[in-house]
Amino acid sequence: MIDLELLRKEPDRVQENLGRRRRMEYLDLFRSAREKDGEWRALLGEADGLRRRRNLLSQEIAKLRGSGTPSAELEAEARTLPDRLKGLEERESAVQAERDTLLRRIPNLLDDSVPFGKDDSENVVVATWGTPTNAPEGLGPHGETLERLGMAEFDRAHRVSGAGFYYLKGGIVLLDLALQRMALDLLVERGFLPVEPPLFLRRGPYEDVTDLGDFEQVMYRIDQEDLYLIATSEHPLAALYRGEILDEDSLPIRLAGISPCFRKEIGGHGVDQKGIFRVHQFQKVEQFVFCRPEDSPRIHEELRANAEEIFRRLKVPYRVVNVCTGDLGTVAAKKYDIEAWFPRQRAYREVVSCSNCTDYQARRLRIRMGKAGRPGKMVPHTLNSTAVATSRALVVLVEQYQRPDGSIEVPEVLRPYLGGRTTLTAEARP
RNA sequence: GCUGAGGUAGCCUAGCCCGGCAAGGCGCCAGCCUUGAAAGCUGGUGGCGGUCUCGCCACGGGAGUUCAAAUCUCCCCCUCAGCGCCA
Repeated sequence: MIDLELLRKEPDRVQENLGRRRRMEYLDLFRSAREKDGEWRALLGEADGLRRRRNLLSQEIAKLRGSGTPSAELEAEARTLPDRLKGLEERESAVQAERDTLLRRIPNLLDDSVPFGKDDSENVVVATWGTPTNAPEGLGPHGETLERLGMAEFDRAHRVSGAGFYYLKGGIVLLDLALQRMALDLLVERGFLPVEPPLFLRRGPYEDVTDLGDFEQVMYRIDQEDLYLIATSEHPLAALYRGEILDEDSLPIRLAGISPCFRKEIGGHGVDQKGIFRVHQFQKVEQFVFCRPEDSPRIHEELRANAEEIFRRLKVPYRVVNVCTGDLGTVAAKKYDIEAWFPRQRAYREVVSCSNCTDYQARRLRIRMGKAGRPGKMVPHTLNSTAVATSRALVVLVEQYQRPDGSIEVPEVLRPYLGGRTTLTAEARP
């Protein structure tokens, strides 16, 4: 949620920034929210006046009664107040609710360095690493490769759970765990605290960490329960300190979430439908940080560097894009995507999303920072970034590390996690 | 799932029976004192609004009774404990 103070005090700045998203809808929201706010303040003043009168009268009555003096006249006036107040209070809270609903739909302010553009085709490449290579002759889709190696069951998974689900078996499972552990170890080395979060959140907290559209588009809900399966550990990590005041001396707080992620993602599918590139469930190690406002740009670069380091250690070529205005969601002020090179697809595809949400997410969660007892609480900034999502990363590895004989080489950096194994060969057992 | 207890400021507690301006402690911040620190003393320490030495709101949430509700009545939510079940 955007800062209401800012809306009041620097409307021109807010309007200019929202304008960069080139969507009239946002400017309309901005204008309506300002209007409603003015209306609300007028109503509040009026209601406060009546409440003040009520308090005065009731004190006076108490005093008179205490001294045995009749107070019928005052009581008569006091009796007229509740009726007058009722209508006013109803309007006041209704207008406030309308204002807040509008406010919640206004996106975060964009960082100055976000490039202008209409969609993902206009994201700006800011870095590349490694040299893209093409897939060896005859390399099939990764799903078929995994099936051939006896490391995945897609048809059976689809029968029991539906499209978008999978069984992984054998070496690829060990590779999956190795990836997660390697990423986690790197983050722990760099000061992150590993966290296994709840995999379900209640609706209330969930509404504070993401935008409403996600509830229809991506989240799974538990039938008959007020519980939603998390779409990423970012969400429970962000909600961890909901409603609390963080001691500013404890910042920055660096968390490394590890969890499965569940997503409906109703929408189009790309190439390689059979497989694990786009699925309803995957494992992810996530970076999440609470920090002082002035530190967030620096930490945003830090998170990006951590994610890049993981792909460098895997020797996977990639590029980093600065996501443009038209492709940026409502919560982030700035976002980098890391796109790994997929040899068979001969394309860079998103494997990491690294966002600075500034104070937008923390304000919705009512998280503040400061010293308990000292006035002048501030809203901390939050940032999140994939470290590694193993579904996507495994696809890259299967494509890039496949040998002519069909086996898969274990990237050097992962071998210690596989007891020194250098190669994954076809599983002999069913 | 059953039974019981509970939800008051960053934390801990009193007030609830019997309605009348939310009390105290801890922590934290500032000042005084001190060579420095601790201790001690003084003040501050929820949210909103405004014509800023003012007002309103706030005791889990909502509704009701009343001139007046933390307090009385009703509904709901959440947490904890014990029991049951359980990797």
